[in-house]
Amino acid sequence: MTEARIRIARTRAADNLVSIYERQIIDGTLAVGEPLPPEREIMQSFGVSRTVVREAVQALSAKGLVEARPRFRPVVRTPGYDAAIEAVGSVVNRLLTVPGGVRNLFELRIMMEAALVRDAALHADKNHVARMKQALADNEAAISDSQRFFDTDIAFHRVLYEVPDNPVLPPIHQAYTDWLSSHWTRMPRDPEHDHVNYRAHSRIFESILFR
Amino acid sequence: MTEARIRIARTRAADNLVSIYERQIIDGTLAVGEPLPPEREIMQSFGVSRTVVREAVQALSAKGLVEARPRFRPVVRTPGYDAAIEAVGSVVNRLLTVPGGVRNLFELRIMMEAALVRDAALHADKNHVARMKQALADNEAAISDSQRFFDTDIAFHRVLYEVPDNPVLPPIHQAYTDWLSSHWTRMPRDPEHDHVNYRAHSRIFESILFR
DNA sequence: CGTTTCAATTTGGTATGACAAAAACGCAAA
DNA sequence: TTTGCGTTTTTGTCATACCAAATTGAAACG
Repeated sequence: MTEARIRIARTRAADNLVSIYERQIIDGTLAVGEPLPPEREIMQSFGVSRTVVREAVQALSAKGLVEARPRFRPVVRTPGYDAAIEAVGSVVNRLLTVPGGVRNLFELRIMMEAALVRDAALHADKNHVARMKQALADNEAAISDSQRFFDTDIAFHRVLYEVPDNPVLPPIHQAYTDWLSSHWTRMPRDPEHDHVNYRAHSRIFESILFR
Repeated sequence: MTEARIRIARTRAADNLVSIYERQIIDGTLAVGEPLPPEREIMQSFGVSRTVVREAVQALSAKGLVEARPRFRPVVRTPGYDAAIEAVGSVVNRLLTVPGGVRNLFELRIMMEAALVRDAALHADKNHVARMKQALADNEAAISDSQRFFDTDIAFHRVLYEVPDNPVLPPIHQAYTDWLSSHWTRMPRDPEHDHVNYRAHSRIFESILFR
């Protein structure tokens, strides 16, 4: 970010292929779910070596535009915000291992969800309120069932992220749960704790309903 | 994401190299800023072909562990939150081109900054207030100087992201400005507009100061 | 003695060809 | 139609070679 503008990236052959296939995927020439052409076919149609083709495919994979399982043909994938989240997965997971890493991300989440609650209090419509009510009921019914409580807990929060009708938010919620869930396991997991959480959810719902 | 090891990814040779160098970078065997060994050296010390070495280096680069400029040796890099932001850059930039993409991200930013203002109102200390005051003064002085107003505008907002003392936030601010700046140019750029923005900043500062 | 210049050497980027193993495919049998 | 098997593709990896750019080190210069 800081230096960055100095990079006079001289022609990297693979980048051409990457940008070409980027365009083809975006404008739909390559349908989602379809595999890319075989490597040898690509190298003939573009007049490059297989080395370059493989490099380009790997780059597309890293960008989340195609999904490349080990021995299979790369498959074109929907470029959504979830793909972006996945692209940072490895970096974030590493950062979560450093001291305070989990806390930092958790605090960010708390701050954001507080903002979401305020937004919901102002803009939530009947439909959202109904779904939140349902999610809350499910959550209450799941108290003392550890796994179900966990799931309904997530579901309740998800509704919060859907209220502003901004397609960026649900993937963020997904990312939070993915990244933090493996670190939640060391939290107390008893019915008492479930009760506390449920009451917190309940208060959130009420404050949205009456404000 | 730890995307389900259900797929028994049959040994991909490059993955070994990647994990080995990952460890070496994390535990400091490879110091930050130092270049990786030459490709031919790596292939000899691990007994693999150069193809595999290059693939591994590209993977490390995609993970943000090394920075690989075209004709230069890959340089070991500190894996920070900014690396994560950079990893998603291309995907996000593509998403910003779809209808409403810029608006979605902009709304997210507004929501988050509103939350930051509330947080600052509660927790900002003398130091933060002083820096914010300074940034505000700079901003005022830059009115009608298009470029400088733009810069001081960003600087003012940056202080907001630094108040909670959460290392995740500044990179997010950086990401917002990187991603959205190219789309701001079509906004009105006259002194009148600067005045409006400055007054908004001023009100933000006051609400933090007196609440 | 420090600086600049320039040629030789390294090193990364790409091309080519080859081969084993796994996947995709087609065809025959149940 | 489904199942099973053999053939053909296709990917993963290796080895080698060549070019151009970067690095290095020595020579020339002030």
